[in-house]
Amino acid sequence: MAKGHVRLADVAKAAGVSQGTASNVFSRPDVVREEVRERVLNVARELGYGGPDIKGRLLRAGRVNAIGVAAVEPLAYFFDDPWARSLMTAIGEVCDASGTGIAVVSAMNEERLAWNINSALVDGFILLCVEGGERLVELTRQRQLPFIALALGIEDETIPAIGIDNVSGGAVAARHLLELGHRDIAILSIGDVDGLVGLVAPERVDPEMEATPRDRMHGYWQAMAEYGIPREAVPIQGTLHDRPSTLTAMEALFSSDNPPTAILAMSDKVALFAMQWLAEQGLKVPEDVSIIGFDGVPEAATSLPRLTTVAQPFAEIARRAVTAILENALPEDHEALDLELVVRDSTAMPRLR
Amino acid sequence: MAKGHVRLADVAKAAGVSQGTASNVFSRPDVVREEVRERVLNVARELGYGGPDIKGRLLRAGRVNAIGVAAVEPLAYFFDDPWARSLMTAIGEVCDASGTGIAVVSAMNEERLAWNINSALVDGFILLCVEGGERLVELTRQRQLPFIALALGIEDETIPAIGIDNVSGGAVAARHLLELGHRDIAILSIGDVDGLVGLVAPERVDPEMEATPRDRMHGYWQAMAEYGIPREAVPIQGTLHDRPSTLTAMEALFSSDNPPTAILAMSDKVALFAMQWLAEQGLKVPEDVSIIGFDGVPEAATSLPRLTTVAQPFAEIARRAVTAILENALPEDHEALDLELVVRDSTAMPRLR
DNA sequence: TCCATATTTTGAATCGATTCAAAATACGGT
DNA sequence: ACCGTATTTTGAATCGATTCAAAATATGGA
Repeated sequence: MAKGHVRLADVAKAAGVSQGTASNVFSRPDVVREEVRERVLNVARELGYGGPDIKGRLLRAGRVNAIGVAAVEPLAYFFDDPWARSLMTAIGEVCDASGTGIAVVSAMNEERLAWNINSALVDGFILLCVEGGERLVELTRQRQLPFIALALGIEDETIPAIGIDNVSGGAVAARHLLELGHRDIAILSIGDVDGLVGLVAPERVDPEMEATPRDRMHGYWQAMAEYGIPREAVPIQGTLHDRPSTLTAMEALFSSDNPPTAILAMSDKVALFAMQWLAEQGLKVPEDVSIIGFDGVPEAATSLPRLTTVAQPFAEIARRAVTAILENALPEDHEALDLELVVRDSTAMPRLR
Repeated sequence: MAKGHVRLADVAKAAGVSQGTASNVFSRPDVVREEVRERVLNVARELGYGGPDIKGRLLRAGRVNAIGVAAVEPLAYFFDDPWARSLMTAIGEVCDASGTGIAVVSAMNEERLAWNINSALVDGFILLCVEGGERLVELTRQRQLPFIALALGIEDETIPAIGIDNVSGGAVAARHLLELGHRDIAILSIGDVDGLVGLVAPERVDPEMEATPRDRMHGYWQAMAEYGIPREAVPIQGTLHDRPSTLTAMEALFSSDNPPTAILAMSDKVALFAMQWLAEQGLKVPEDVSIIGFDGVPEAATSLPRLTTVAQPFAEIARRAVTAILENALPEDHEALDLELVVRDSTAMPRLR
């Protein structure tokens, strides 16, 4: 069998029509006379022509009908990380509806990432800026395609972004615990800076923490202040947003003289790890310890007990991001979307001592 | 600001060099004299040229450096379903290593799917044939690109595919339970055929079931036979591979006079749902009921208790699939890869009655 | 200085389609 | 039979780069 090297031009010649007509047979069949259409189609079949090559069409159209989702993470991140998956699922739903494709682009190292971003065949990018966001934005800018940043960790109004109101989200979470009567509350923070592991002093938060955890922290503190609790009274344990550092943090928290009755976790992922640790220690949630997460990933709804959390409006974020890209209508300002408290089974009144 | 409509040709003209030289400046900088290179680069910067447009390059090169992963499912499936995610993670790892991109292509309805497959900018496809596999293969064939089918439900040697040895995998699972001493074993089957929900008679398995569950079933039976247990003695409850039908199946199983002491689940997903149901009923795993899954998804390693399962060699499957596509070296035969029994905490000896 | 060789640069062809103004053909009415 | 309008078809230009043989230029040795 010969190589599949039949071009539209070949078909046109063999069928004795012009290339223009042959093109119409495939892309605008209604415009060509039935008899001719049939003939061309037959010739195409005989020649083994598989329809117009997408690459040629694309070059002409200049549009790919796909959006790229990029992160400074390995590709597996998109299918592994609960937050990323929640977002991808939501993005998938919007794209399904509009017939848009999704390309995931990623890389651990800079060089690869630059190349991947430059060679991705997409009409625009959604950037997951959890880590190395600044660099990611810079790289994407060069590509000169519409892009929109999610979870942007820096404050730069020139970057089109969709954000969430982490401050009031944090406040809502903390207020929930406080209303239940908790006063001994500990915080599990998240970040990728080595220095912020272990016990973190409050004065280090502003200078050292990235925007997302910092804002959540301020939300927590704000609610605490409403109840007259000074920030120094609330221990902060820094995690690297992974299992080992979370377990270490939990150990530190519960080996103290005055272990907390409730935990504010800055992500569901960390909260879920913490719950596993508690279960292993024989501590019951929520009877012994209450815990509230952040993000609202689906795992939080099926854990045992089901995790109370502050949910991001993933669907709305995805909808805005995708339409912004597809219609090239990037938001001018950084509007922050609201989060929603989802009360489930991991929080309750503290046990009487 | 003018639209970013600067072409390589514009830069070339403005810099006073030929288009060929301008092209070399970007794609083979070593071949052009430094002085000239600088000049061209400067002009490019002034004009706001963002480097060679990938679409033009692609048209010439004929290669996209990306593979498509397709399924007859909504896009969200890739980020939701445990099995799909395990595979995607593994595929991601292989692609990361080779600098290949991934495009996920999917659609619920035929028409959309056909269009999506035809317009995906990829060098080849990996097909997740869990559902509607036959149609998916047919559609992909027309695209005339290399493709390889995974989890193919039909026996057709002309379709390049990578399979796993479901029969011996099933036998390994069943043998594990039998060796522990279980004799009252029930099967939770999977499928997307409405008719195979609820209690399924053994004689309906061969004519009605798809290849994957059918093979697993035969594996189960084979091991049963070794222990002198006739297939009629093993109740089969059909599920639709989702939560509701699994819960229904469990209810049916445990409302009988002689509830099973162990369960063979045809997927980890179903096994995990079943475990949730058992927990809700106050039945302890593995003390009251043992359960073994199938697939080896990561969730199975972090559930409580951790799920014993028969694991697919995801990494090996991904490696073979990706290299087959990239090197256009599609396998000639349907070699079936071996599965591995992973004993964890969800299986134990049956309680003495 | 001249020639042979090495290094750069050029220009046109190519990749595979789509598009659109203009030309050709068909159709209907008188 | 003829004309005006409607429908089809044509052919060349275009999308934005890469490629490569040939031409131009530089370098070095005698």
